[in-house]
Amino acid sequence: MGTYSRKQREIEKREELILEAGRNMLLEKGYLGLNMERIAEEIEYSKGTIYKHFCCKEDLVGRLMIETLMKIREIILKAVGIDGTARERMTAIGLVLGPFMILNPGHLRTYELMRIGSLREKVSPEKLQTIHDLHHELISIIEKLLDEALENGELVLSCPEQKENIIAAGWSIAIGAYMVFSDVDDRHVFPGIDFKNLFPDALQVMMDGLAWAPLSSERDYKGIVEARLREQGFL
Amino acid sequence: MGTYSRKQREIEKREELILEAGRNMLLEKGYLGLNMERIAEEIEYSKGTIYKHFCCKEDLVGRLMIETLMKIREIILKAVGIDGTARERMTAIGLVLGPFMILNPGHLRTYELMRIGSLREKVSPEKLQTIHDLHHELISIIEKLLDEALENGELVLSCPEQKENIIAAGWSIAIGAYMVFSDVDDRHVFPGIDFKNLFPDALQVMMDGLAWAPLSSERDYKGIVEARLREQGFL
DNA sequence: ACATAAAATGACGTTACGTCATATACTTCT
DNA sequence: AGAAGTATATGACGTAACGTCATTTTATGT
Repeated sequence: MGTYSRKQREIEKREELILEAGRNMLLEKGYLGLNMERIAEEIEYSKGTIYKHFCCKEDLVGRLMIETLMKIREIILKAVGIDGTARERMTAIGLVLGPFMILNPGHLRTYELMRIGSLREKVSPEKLQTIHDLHHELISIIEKLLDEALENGELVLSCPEQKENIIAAGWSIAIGAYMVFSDVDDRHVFPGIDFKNLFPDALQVMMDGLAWAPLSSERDYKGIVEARLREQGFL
Repeated sequence: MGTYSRKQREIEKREELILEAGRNMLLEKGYLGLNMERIAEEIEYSKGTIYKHFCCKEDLVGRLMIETLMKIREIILKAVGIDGTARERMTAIGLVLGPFMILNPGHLRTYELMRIGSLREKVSPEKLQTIHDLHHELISIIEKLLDEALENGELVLSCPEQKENIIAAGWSIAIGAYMVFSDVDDRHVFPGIDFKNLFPDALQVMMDGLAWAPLSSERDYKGIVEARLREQGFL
């Protein structure tokens, strides 16, 4: 029993080694430069051993995507957990995601890559399920926040079906902002932009457009929430 | 001279054959299923001949991306060309892009794929330049529309630098909406959504959020512009 | 008709994936 | 402790696809 769990721990540790090597290689050399043989050399195990952990190259990246999603869930839950109105907490989500994406280009790359259908198809079914569940969970966090805003009248919708549209729109903005952020060409096309604020600012505009009260003209959301996040040690 | 141009035309026609085969293969089997040998078989030429046209697999996809961008430019220019206020014409862009993306899943896939840095790196320098120029051109179309709105007072900015931010935000929404649209998982997460309207609707919300007058509450932009597009034969 | 230039071909070298028979290490039982 | 049995690790191998280039084929000009 003692020895068994020692072995078990060794295997888990090795998986972490593989993931770390894969993460770095993916960040440095991109998808085409990610090489299973080289990972094996780097961690000083054999190729066969890596395939005991991951069924294929894409499965490894799939696992990295799961880590990304779990990390995002973690920081979003923190942001949503601060004191404040629903709109303030939505603002907090924008404000924590910006620095996260900038400080973790690897996560961004992984996520971007795994959106490609033909790559994701090769990920093992269990991992695909996990990815799906995590996506669902993230969406439901946002949904709860919207429900809260609807209940206390911060936000009023013309029809109930609009809710799903709003969530999808917000999701699109987040995806789009970080896709644009991670694209060399796009960064060239917008030379003067502070990408850290792209998503948070677009989010404010969207909430104003929905007449989510009070409007940003009446309340300095970014200033207030940033201060609060700092105060509560989240930034 | 006459015979030379006949040959020349034959070569161009072959390039179109390669692109068509590539397009179909990419749509059906994804990036991993795109196979240079099989393209050769399909068009009944040899592999070497294909490599006279494209330096590598990614270069071929790069060319497809250029087609996508040119097509998008074409329909955006048409939309911008209708009669109406700046906001109405911005609305038109949203309304023509929706059906375009739905009717052309191949374009969507190609674009999505070519956002991956490690793939785009392999595209030939001239094609990369073309892609860059086309991106710039698309952005400048939007910029002109914004300038117009600013000149005639439809839209008022707190500071001039905000303009670039607005364009980047709009661009992000477009990218994001179509990324979400093309993702199997995302479509599962939002079961009840009409993806055709995701971008147009988000765009309206954004313009309302910027107080781009008159607001959508005062004017049925989608209805008006859709009618006008139909009237002028663009839909 | 012949010489010369241009274009097409597919066999070949190379790389990297993923597998599996074999070798090694670890566990258990006597 | 040592043997038998089980679990784990290895890297040589089969395969697939990329991209090249010497050779062959086709076209052009005199």
